[in-house]
Amino acid sequence: MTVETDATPAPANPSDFIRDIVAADLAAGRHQKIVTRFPPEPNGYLHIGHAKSICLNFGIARENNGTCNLRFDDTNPAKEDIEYVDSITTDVNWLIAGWADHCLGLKPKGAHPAAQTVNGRPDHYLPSIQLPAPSSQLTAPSSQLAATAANAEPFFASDYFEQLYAYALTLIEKGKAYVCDLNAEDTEAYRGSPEKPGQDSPFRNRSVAENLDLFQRMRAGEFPNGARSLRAKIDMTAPNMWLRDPLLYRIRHVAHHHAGDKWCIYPLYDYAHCLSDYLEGITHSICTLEFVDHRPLYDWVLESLELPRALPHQYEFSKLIPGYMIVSKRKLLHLVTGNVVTGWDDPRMPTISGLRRRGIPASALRKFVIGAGVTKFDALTDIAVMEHVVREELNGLAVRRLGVLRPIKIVLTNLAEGEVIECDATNNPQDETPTTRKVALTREVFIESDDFAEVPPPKYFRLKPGGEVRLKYACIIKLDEIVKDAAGVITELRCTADLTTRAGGPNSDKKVKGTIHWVSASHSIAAEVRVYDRLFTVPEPGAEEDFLKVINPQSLEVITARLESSLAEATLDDRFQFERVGYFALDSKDSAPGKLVFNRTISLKDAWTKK
RNA sequence: UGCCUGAUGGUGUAAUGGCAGCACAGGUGACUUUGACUCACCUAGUCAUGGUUCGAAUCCAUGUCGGGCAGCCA
Repeated sequence: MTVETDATPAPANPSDFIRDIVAADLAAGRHQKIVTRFPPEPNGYLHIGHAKSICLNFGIARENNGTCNLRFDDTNPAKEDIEYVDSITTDVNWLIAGWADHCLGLKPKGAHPAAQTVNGRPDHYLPSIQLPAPSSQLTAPSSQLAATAANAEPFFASDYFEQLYAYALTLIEKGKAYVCDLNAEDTEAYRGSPEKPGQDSPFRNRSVAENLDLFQRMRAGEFPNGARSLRAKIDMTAPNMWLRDPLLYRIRHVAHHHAGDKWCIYPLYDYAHCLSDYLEGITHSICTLEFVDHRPLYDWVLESLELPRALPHQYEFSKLIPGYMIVSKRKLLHLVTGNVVTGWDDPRMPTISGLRRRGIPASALRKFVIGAGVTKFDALTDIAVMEHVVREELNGLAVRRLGVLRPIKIVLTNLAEGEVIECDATNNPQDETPTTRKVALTREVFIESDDFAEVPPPKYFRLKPGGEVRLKYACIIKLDEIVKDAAGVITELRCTADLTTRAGGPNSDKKVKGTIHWVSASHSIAAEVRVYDRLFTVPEPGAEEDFLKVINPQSLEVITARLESSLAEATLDDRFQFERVGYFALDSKDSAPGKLVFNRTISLKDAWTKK
């Protein structure tokens, strides 16, 4: 006993260039506490790319005893919807549950940034509620946590509209912003192109008083959509396009799903995001590579306002693009509205809700996206890596069951009609102390049609004319006769069961090359099984000129399978391995007691049919 | 002819001037009442050319190739 030291060493925390920066900032005393944020726009469901961002931001928070705020970046009411707020909240909670839920930063219900004074200067601040740290015992103060959560909600950028407006007035007063009357088309023309400098707007040099008056009237609703905008006054000749007097506010006479009908001017991302980060006390604002060009603007807004507290800083990493998947909310929306799939949570979708419904455990998704690493390299991640971690997680989690997807009938001629032989079947051989259950062997059983070949290929270990196989957990059978109907279609296989080869029997040690799965015809249930395959036929559908042309027509096959009767009691939380077939879970939407629907999460690795 | 950013086996990712390592994929074998799992072994890499250095994937120079940027989207 004393010889065995650390039997299960804790897995090392991941290391990457962003974590290096965080560690250096901490070492230099730039922050007392690390605060990150996950800031989705509620205009679609979260997908696997977001899962990477969630695991990065929450991962950094949990490794540093910090917090990660869930914030809705809801500055464009025209594209957003409360349905997405709900789905995103659900998905985030599911992904971080039991891993980083203690780092989830929320705010008191209805709270807005509060006025405060820092070093004699006015300031506004909205810190997160501090959730209790996880107990080292398994007796977590769950009631306390629940009570905290009941009075809490995610952050919303739209809760900052009043403060953002005040900051805009400050920018105008500092001569750093102006109201522009150019329409969208002219604004674009004045902006120039990457190779060609832009030109100043004719409205660029309005007086502070006129800008103030116009901006206040924009808010008051005096002007129609698009008639005017508020712009930062930076440099129309800047080589960085985002510094050519970018828009800060636009006029949109539409109600907001969270802020109601209070506003008809809405801030744009570049203006709202950095200030939202500041108001929440974010230390590290982590986003994807396409925002690198925006970073100078992020810093410009913050620095122009001369704010009293430490400023957040933006860091960028490359997004996760798994092979054979699409990660573009716009294209995913297209699949949904075009009825290519049944919804955002269709088990073929790369959405978090789709992957969940497919049966993939949150732990597997986390392991995959964390394992992919964090770099600035545009990578296409091999989907085999994800398939590997899903199998790895499920191998430990899933209980083994017998299920025959495409049945072919066997008659064991030496068993009597109505005779039932109970066999012990192992629930999970991976368990330290595996448990067993009973399965019934009867005269008529089903086996997988793939497990029989009338004309077997070389090295075929399964059932063939005159050959023997073991029915797993039962006994060895020998094929005596193939029965066909008038059309030549095989109707049944007549075999002899050698009961002496049962576990505990005198010939239990007898070896045969093949062991196959089976179910009793009388002691089994019929159930719908949905066999999924990848949604696209090419590794990089997102790079295709028309991604709809590379959709896999065989991404879903619905079949009626025969399953061992214990599966009648399956619940949504169960994960199953149908032995020799794959991993399965009940469908959360369409399955009902008595009318079960199983989704195939993933097949077992198959080294045989590959050859 | 602009600005930003990147390049390590087939794929992804480490090595922060000092033995190019890990995972997946692929291959061979062992084990097996899952052709699964597990185990062993094997295959395979620093974009190019110069330079600095005792020593370069790493630093410098030049080049090549890739990605991003001209929404009143985020």
